Amino acid sequence: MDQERPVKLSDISKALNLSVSTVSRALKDSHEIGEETKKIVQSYASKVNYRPNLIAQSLKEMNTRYIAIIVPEISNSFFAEIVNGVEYVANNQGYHVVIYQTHDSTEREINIIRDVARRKADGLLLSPSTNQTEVNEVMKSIGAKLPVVYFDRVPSDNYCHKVVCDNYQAAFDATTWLIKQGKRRIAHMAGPSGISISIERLAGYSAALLNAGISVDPNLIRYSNFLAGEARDNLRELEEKYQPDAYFASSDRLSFYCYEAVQKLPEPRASEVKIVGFTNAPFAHLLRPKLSAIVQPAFDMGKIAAEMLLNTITKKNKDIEYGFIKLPAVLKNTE
Amino acid sequence: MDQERPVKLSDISKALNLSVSTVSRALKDSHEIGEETKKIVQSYASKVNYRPNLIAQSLKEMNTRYIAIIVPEISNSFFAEIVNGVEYVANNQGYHVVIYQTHDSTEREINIIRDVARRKADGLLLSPSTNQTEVNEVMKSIGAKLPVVYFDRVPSDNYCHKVVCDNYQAAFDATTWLIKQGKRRIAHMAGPSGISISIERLAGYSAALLNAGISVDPNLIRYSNFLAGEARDNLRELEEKYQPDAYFASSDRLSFYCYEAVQKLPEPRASEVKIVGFTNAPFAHLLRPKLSAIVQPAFDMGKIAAEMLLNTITKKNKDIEYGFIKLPAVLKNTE
DNA sequence: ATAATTTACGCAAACGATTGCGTAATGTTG
DNA sequence: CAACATTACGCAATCGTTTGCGTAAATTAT
Repeated sequence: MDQERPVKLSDISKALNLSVSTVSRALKDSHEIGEETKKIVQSYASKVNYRPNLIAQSLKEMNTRYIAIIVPEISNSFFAEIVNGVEYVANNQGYHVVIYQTHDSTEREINIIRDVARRKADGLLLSPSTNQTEVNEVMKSIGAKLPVVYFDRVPSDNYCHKVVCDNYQAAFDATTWLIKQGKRRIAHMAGPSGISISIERLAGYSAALLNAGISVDPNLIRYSNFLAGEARDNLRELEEKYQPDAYFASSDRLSFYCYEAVQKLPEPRASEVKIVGFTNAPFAHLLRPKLSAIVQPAFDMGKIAAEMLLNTITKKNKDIEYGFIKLPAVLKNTE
Repeated sequence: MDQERPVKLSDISKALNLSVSTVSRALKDSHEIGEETKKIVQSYASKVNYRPNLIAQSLKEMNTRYIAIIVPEISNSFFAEIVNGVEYVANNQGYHVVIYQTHDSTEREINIIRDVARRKADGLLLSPSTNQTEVNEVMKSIGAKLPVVYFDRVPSDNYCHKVVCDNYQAAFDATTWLIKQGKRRIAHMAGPSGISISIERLAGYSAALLNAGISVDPNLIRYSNFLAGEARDNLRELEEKYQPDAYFASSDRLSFYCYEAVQKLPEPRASEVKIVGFTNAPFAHLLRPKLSAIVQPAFDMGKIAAEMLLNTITKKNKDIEYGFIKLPAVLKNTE
């Protein structure tokens, strides 16, 4: 029914016998236009529901007033909270936020980054699924000056903006807590090797063990990608061969896979094996027996990352001062 | 360092002493351009990392090749799965998907819908937080032909596309199951009154009670918005005054609030009170005692909604045939 | 009264890509 | 060899806005 095409400036200008430029200026309340004319134009525009075409505006202005955030998985509460923090800051500064997810697929990630660049987002917040050299290549190849702030998983070099939590310290604290619970054979379910968070968390775990005089057993360290199969295989093998008395899980998903596996064990092991894992899931505290949680300040991470990004967007001419923010995580559900 | 502005067609045309139109056609392998010239242009373009400006392309072509999906909350697994289904279909057809969340705020929702329209998304998938008449007004006022498919929460009229699950039947089954467990004082934690899912689920709940010869007690029916406070107040009052022996929760959040409240009760009530709730959370089955779950076919809902949307986008000239798809939900974790 | 300034508007270029049309240089046909 | 078709490219308009500049009329200053 309403096949009416959107009304544009020239429609208004024709209807009112004015030039397009006058209409444009009148709508933005320019002082160059007479009060009388402004009233007429503005009231007519609102009568016919005029909405400026942002595509045309963006082309002219060379900016789009939105930023993109790319996360591995939106359903992951950690990333969802980060997005919330980003939205909080960006919306306050008049920017929209569009969300993309990669499902930890390199192909999708590259595809999305390219798209974001070609659609001229004003900036990008990125937690790369992909290994860092590949991301670097992509970022070079997009052939555009796209401001980027990395968060959570970040490149190792210092010529970029990044926001992380103190993964080393969090892993150290978590492992130390398990040791204090009397655990000795602590398995580490790690994420993909090679990305920053895996490396730092492994380091914290190892340091805590050594600090307590426990040697690091490579058999108890398992890397898993983000597919359920690999993690479950690792868990089964650990249980069959090594029977750890505790698990330290490096991500949301791994925490729950661990929990699931332990829950299925015969008693008394099921209630003796302790698990501590990185998770921001809001209902983790409902689990019995407890899942101890390393909770990251995700909302704040999002806020800070967005602030850094918007800063570099607005003062684009100024010389770039790369920021590197590290926030503390806290250990919860330790009864 | 890399302050290089993006290379455009005219840069290539100057460098190669060709016209812009020739370069444009060469890059899309037009038969009007000589093989020799095409090779030169294409290799030069890839050498200098030419990427077409999608803003300019969109302005010319009058489409953007992306669709938007607006959900209340991305961290809600139900919506996250829907998004996944949408992405699956859309990406296969060459469309990008951008995700927005409203946090159940009418203001944000309207703001986002307006933005989506002005940025000329090719289509919109919408699960409105807002009451339906308000959404209608907004949709009228955007002054554009924006194809829309509603899902989950849908308008009641028949002149729109919608995809839902069979809320009535699911609520009926869930309530009936609780009755078969011997429960009689079944409280219903409902979402905001007035939206489609609340109405249908309440109807299914009531029908099941009546069907079993149990009268519907209005005191046991509580509407909550999406803020934790309201739900918790309702739960406290229910527990103080009426001590229900079961809860039927109408959404993901409400399910977990119920669970949390029941878990805190003194034994034996804590393990006697049964809860069944709508949730697609992948870890719901880990809870002990069990949280019985009404699981919606979210991924399929997303796929179908995306297919409907892309259909109406591509065959936009054809006369519109409004679709209304209803999928079954299943009851799980009933041991 | 004349010059200088201000007011209020219109013209046209620009953002970067696409495409209908025109045309010179070739190639084909009778 | 003349008439015609084809090939291979360039010109310029277009998508919807914005904005620098130009200018007539109205106002102010000298």
